[in-house]
Order: sequence, then C-alpha cells, then structure tokens
Amino acid sequence: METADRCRNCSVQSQALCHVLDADALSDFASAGREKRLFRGETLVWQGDREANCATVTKGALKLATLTEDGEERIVGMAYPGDFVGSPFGGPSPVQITALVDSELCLVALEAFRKALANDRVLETELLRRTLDELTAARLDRSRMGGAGARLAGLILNLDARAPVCRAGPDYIELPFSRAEIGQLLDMRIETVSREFGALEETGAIRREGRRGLHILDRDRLRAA
Amino acid sequence: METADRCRNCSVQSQALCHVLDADALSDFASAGREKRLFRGETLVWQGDREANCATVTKGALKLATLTEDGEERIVGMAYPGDFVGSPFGGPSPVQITALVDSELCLVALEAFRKALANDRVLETELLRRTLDELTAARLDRSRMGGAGARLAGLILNLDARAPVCRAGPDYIELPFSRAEIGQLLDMRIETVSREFGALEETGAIRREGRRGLHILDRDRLRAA
DNA sequence: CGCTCAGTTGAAAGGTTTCAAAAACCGTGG
DNA sequence: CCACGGTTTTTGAAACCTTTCAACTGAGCG
Repeated sequence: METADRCRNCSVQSQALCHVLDADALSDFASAGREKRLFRGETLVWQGDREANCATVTKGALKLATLTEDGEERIVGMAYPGDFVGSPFGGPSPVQITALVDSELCLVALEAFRKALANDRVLETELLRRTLDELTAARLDRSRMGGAGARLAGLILNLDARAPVCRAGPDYIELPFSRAEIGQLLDMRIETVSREFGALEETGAIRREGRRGLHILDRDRLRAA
Repeated sequence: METADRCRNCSVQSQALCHVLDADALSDFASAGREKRLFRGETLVWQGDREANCATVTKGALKLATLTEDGEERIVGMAYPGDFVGSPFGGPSPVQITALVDSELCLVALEAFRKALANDRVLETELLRRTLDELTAARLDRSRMGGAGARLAGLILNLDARAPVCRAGPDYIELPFSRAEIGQLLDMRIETVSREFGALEETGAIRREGRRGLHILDRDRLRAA
C-alpha cells in the first residue's frame, strides 16, 4: 500500500507528531496526507491565508515570518524536520511559512487534520504537549538576547545542535540563511551580521568558507560569547 | 455548596479555561481547586520547581520570568485575570511566576488538573486552543520590536487594552510594574525607561502622576510611536 | 569581459548603556 | 503633622554599540 510505505520509510517517523498514532489510525491519517516538495524561497502559507493546510516537515528548513507594516519581513520562528507547522483550528494565518532551503513536507488537508484530531485523543494530547514546549522555547528565546555577537553565536550553536539539514560534517555546517535572513531573525542589519561573523572568526570560534559554509572550531568559545 | 458558589461568583467565569466545562464537570473540577491570594512580590512557582500546581488568575497581574546565569531576571510573559498559568505536564518549570500586584488565583493541584484534562476532552481542546494562541502572541511579540520608545508605547497600549487591574479610570492606569520590571520586560535599562517616559510626556501622549500613575492623553500618538 | 548581486569594509551619526549624582517618593517614628 | 532615612526615579555626560550611508570586493553568468 502506497501510503503505508510512505510512513514506513518516513525519515522523521520517530519524531513527528504522528508517531503517537497506532497502525490503523496512522494508515487513515496517511491517506489524508501527501508529499509536497518546496524549493528554496517557495512559500507554503502566506500571512493571512485562511484555512491553510497543516504539515509535518520531513526535510529541509522553513522560516515562520511576519510582515511589518512597512513590508519588511521579520522571522519569528523556524521549523526543522519532525516539526509540525500550521494552524489546526484555522483562521487567518498569523505568519507565513517559507522554505529556506529545498524542503519536503507531509501535507495534511486542514479538514482531515481536524477530523484526525477529533478522532484520536492521543494526537491532540501530543499536539498540546508540543505546543506547550514550543511556547516555552519561544519565551526562552526572548530571554536569550544579549549583544549582536551573543545572538549570532546562539544561532550558530542552535543550528549545530538541532538542524540536521545544515550538518555537512562533524564540525561543518551549511547555513540555511542569507545574511539578510539572519538579520531578520536576530534583529540586526546585514552589515552587523557580517561584522559579527568577522569577530567570531577573529576569536577562533569559527571559520567561514564561502558564503554559507561554517567550520565550528571552538564551541566553548561560542557559548562564552 | 461552597465550591459551586465559588465558581458561580467567579469574576472570570466567562473567560477562564474552565468555562468550557458543563455543570457536573465544573463541580468536580472546582472541588479540586482552591482560592489563593498572592501579595505583591510573592512567587507562586519558582524556576525549576517540579510538579508545580496550575492556576487560573482571577485578579491582579503576574509576571513569568526566567533567571539569567548572572542572576538577573528577565520577564518573558504576563498573566492577567482569565489566564491560565503552569505546566500541566509537569517537569521543572521553565519560568517563575510572581505577583506584580496583589493578586488572586484559583489553584488546582497538578494531579487533579491532569486527571480533569484526561476526563474532559473539551478541557484539553480548549487548553490546546489557548496555548496555540499564546504561542502566536509570543512570536508576534518578537516582531513588535522597534526602538525603546516604541516598545514602551506598545506596553502602555497593551496595559490600556487588556489589563483590567490597572484601569483606575477611562484614561488613567496604574502601572503594575516598577521601572526595573519594565526594563526587564522591554529589554532596556531603568534610566532609558525613565527617559522614554519623559519623551512620551513631551509629545503629549501621556502624563505621569506619581511613580505608577499614568494618564493616557492621546492613544493615536502612542500608536504612532 | 562586464554585469549583477551578495557580502564585506569603512566612517560618521544615532541611540542605548554606563556611571555618577540629584531629586522625588514612601513608610516610619517622633 | 512633619521630619527622617532608605529606596526608587530622574537627570546629566561620556563611553559603547549598532545603524546608516557609501564604497569596495568577489563570485556567478550571459
């Protein structure tokens, strides 16, 4: 069966929201979902979209962003493989969701997802648990706000720890961001991003390679920053 | 019956999490809860507390804060009447919860709350809905970060709109914060807070009265800042 | 080769923090 | 009721960091 295969071969089956479902429920759930590929820069959900579909990220990295009134974009969150994105209860989407690098998703129609949520108590409980965790993570993020260098070092450590897409070696990561996107995420201008990269390189914490390559030379020094 | 009375007279009965419960379930739930009074500065939950109790705020204003490694406090969220606080799934509390002004809560033992959550599907669904809303609010907060003046104006408008405790007249509010707490919340030093209050007063947007009194003279001007 | 675009670098302007000190406020006791 | 002492808030000036504006470098591409 095709859908069952899709789940059996799923690269995030042990981390995704749906891992709490038993075989039968999973099969129902899977038949409501479909794979979707997003190219770098493609947008899954626009800010304000009503009744947008939900999805589990299976590969890549997505940004959640809001538009300021003057049209600037502000990145307010990230989604990596295993993460769930979307507004299960519908309503206009508060953020837009865009692929930072070529990505893959397991897309579920909103109506089907809502039905699954109603049928499977465990699914709802798991979503609640994850949402609570994300809420505390989002709040803790606020507290982790020192100077520009500290924020950049924090981002690098974060990618190092939890972004499988970026890992291209034990001490080498490929940034999924442009300088502009790092600025939108960390609230600084691209010039400052560039200078702070330079400063971290000076200290010997990292070494840049090309535009997006990053050798991590000294994690302790990053943590100290 | 005492507990039923408590709910019937509850000042936040229409906004609280428990408003989704039917009469029977509410009566069970109420018998597991009890009133608790917190004086200004008292802490309900410390950062790291395990298995701390949950509560609904019925009166006052609480801060959710984390401690930085150098012992400084950083306010990462607020809770006003009708809001639910605590970690229903237990584990060490990521934040500490402290009364900013004399407050009242409807406290529910963690075990009882978890049981209610398991029994009453609607309770869980409502908690999920609220948590999702809080998550997007926390994320949007990040995007609302201009200069110091803009952040302070935003806080004032926020209190004006959603903090009943503070309202002491149609255009007069009583700040629940000290200057230091405003600094912890908005990420600026107390001197900057003071100067920005001065700047807003210069423009005629507000007028200060004593340490914590605030006349709101021109909401449009606040919004413009 | 010359174009464009992302990234880097430099110098000046702007805003926030820091350190220091004065002023206003509050509870207490005379 | 007023004076007192401690605390919070305000104000001032200099140091610091980030932004802004501008120019330059380098990689990719027709």
